[in-house]
Amino acid sequence: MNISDIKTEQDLLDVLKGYTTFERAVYLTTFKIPRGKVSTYSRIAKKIGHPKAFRAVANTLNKCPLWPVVPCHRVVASDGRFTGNEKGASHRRILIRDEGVPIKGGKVVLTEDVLF
DNA sequence: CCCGTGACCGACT
DNA sequence: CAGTCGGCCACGG
Repeated sequence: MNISDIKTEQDLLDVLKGYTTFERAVYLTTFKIPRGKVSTYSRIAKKIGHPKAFRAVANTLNKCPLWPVVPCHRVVASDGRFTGNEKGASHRRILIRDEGVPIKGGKVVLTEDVLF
């Protein structure tokens, strides 16, 4: 199955076979983030039942082998910053802005209505 | 099994 | 407000 054919969560799970349960949980949760919204490494960690594994979540999203099926660009730091190297960060910032998420001072304005 | 590696986080100075 | 610092943890070598 091609990555571009992934439509449902089940499709994603099939493609994710062979991955770690932790990685599957991270990608599956990220997959659910709707356009126009964002989440943070910390929030994802809580959602998958590993509230203190936010750092490991970042490592996993950094790989992001299934982009753009899995919208890894919608996950930012807890203060709204786009982390990582300048190139990737600025790229994600463009995408997020195009999706209609408010950005101020180069950071996402993290309000309840924009957080997933 | 130990160790280095981060797209981290929150507290503290 | 800008740095620093200690704690955190899955993963691969």
